[in-house]
Amino acid sequence: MPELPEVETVRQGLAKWVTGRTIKTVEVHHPRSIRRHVTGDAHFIALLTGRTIADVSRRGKYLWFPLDSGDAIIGHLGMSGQLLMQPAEAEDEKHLRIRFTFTDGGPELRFVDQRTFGGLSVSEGGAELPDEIAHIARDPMDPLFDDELFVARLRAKHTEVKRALLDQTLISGVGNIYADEALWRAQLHGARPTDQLTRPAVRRLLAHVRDVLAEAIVAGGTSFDELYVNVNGESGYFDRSLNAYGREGEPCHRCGTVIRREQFMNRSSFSCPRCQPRPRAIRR
DNA sequence: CGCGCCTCCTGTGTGC
DNA sequence: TGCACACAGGAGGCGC
Repeated sequence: MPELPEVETVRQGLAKWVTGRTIKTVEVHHPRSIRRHVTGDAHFIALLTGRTIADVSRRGKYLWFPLDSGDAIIGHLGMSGQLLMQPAEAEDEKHLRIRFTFTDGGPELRFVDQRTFGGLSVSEGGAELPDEIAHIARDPMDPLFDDELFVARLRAKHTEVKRALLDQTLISGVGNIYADEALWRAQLHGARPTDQLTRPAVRRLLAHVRDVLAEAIVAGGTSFDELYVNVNGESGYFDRSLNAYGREGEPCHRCGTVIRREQFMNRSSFSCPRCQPRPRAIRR
């Protein structure tokens, strides 16, 4: 499940492979994969054919490819998306959704996505920062991320702290896995009310978010199965370093208590019952 | 307008 | 062996 570290790994790999190359052809094999491009596949193809990719950028879990036209290709991997570089003669993947070939005849760029939660679209005039993702907050690895603004905005919310970490308009790039990992490190239960956390507690939590993301980037992202592989086709291995996520029934690496699993926001959350006690009844 | 629930999708695993 | 169903979850949309 690609979160910021996995997407950053993909970005770095793609930047080396596609920067400066000119698109020769575009094939859309599944309409759902360009559903965010509301003007349809013919327009999608027309905007991209003959264009040169200038760079590969990222904000949170979104990627975009600025083009020489001033437009940009926006990409989101969703749950199972991959952007793969493949030689033209490589057999089509079962879930190949979009193919780009280049005028230099070199490797193709393929968007492969089993569950089609991800997708590509073209943002007209969006080379600098596409309007379509302007609502996404900066991510904590961004040098312009404003720590104190984040602290203030999180404390002003009337919600639970894990929901806040997953709110991409507050802080981007954090998904279910790294939210659980950061909360474990900060010794906070995800249901703690944001408006009852102290400023220092939120700053500590942010530091843990940053640490866990940075460590995962170094490791090349997390992967639990064959669904996610980076642009070079290799799985990440940060999953060996997880302390909470997916560890139900296993001992906490800090205190030995058995890690629990709870349903939260219709998905699984993992935490240590001793290090991360549930909040008491909500006070007002 | 803030908050939180629902839905999209498909392959895998599990229980009967 | 086969069928039904739970599960994985990012993010937009919508209802309250």
